[in-house]
Amino acid sequence: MPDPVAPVSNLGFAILGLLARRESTGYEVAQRMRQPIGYFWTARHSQIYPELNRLDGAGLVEHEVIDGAGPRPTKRYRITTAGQTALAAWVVGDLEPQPVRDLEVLRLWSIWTVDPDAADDLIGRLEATHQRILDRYLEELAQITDSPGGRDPANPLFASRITLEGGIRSRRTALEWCAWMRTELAAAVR
Amino acid sequence: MPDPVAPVSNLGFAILGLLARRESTGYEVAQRMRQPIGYFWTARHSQIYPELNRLDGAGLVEHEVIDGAGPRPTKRYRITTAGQTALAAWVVGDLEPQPVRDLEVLRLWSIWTVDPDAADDLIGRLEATHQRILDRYLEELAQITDSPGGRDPANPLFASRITLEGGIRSRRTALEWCAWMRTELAAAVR
DNA sequence: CTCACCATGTAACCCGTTACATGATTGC
DNA sequence: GCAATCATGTAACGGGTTACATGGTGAG
Repeated sequence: MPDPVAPVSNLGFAILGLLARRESTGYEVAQRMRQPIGYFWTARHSQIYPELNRLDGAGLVEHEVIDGAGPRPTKRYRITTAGQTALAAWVVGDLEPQPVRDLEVLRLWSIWTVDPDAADDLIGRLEATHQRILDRYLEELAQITDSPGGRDPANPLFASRITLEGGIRSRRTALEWCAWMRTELAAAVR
Repeated sequence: MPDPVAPVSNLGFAILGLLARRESTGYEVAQRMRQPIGYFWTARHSQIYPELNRLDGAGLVEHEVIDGAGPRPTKRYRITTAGQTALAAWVVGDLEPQPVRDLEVLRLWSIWTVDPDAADDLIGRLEATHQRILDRYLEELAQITDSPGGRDPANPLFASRITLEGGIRSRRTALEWCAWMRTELAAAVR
């Protein structure tokens, strides 16, 4: 029987969430995780393959060997009932507040050491990257809102929709904040 | 002479930013970094002491041994001119977009696997933690806005003020998003 | 007497990125 | 022929957390 005290990492729950939506080969899991799933999580294949093996050993996923192109056997993974239970328990489990770590803000915290022109330029570049990401989110949301499942809380599209909405709101807020910072800089230069 | 190609880590720039504001012992740096500096970066002493030694070796900080209570010599660190130059160059340097990684959103992405009551409860707990952090930010901002340096872009308080403002805006947005998610859940249950 | 604080350091471990490794098939 | 895609894995390394280690001073 599988190890009952096997601790599952956050990456493990990310993968379980992915397989709960639809079964996949390890390769497909890696493809789906290259672009942020839930718009807030990424991983590479070098992390995913070992984690899939751990989840398999813990009985949270199971696999079936299928025909494939690789030199090693191709495996199709599926979440087990135990995996679904563990995932649901984690979702509603205790939240300890995670330490925030944001490189952009760390830079801004030392922005007083550069002259206002360079500061304004930096904030302009920040704005541009936020805008690009916002545009991408808006496109993705447009595709989801068309389908009816997005209104049903038991449908994965519902969760995709609300996390995407969170991303959109936070990027919009970041853009407003950038504009505000520029006026603060300009007000002082005068 | 110091190694000219020594790469400085993000932690290194966080420490330089701290020492650019005021000189400190390693212990004091660790104290100041326990609560997020710039409201978006933390570190422990076990990371800080080795990094201070690296910065010292690279000539970006210098130290003076002073009287102190520890079993080893107590050192007071100060940023050097080279350190100030390196810090300012990093602030305005290229930004590669950092991959987002948010545990809260990763959970929400799998919220469709639990029943709406548990989902509502989870979001309620999210709201509470955001609210607590927002309250703390607002208190800190109240202390800064009183002092006049906050209006001068060359004053460290200016940078503290704008990063704090960013934190406040993002927490307020998160709270609005939580409230919105609850209405979306309620709309579907009906 | 014990606890908290000052003060600096090291070691083990986890998580993530980059790079190395293998090998078949399909399109240019 | 060469690159891209499918397909799975390992190894080296960097950053971060937790825990171990040392020892003096002052407060309760």
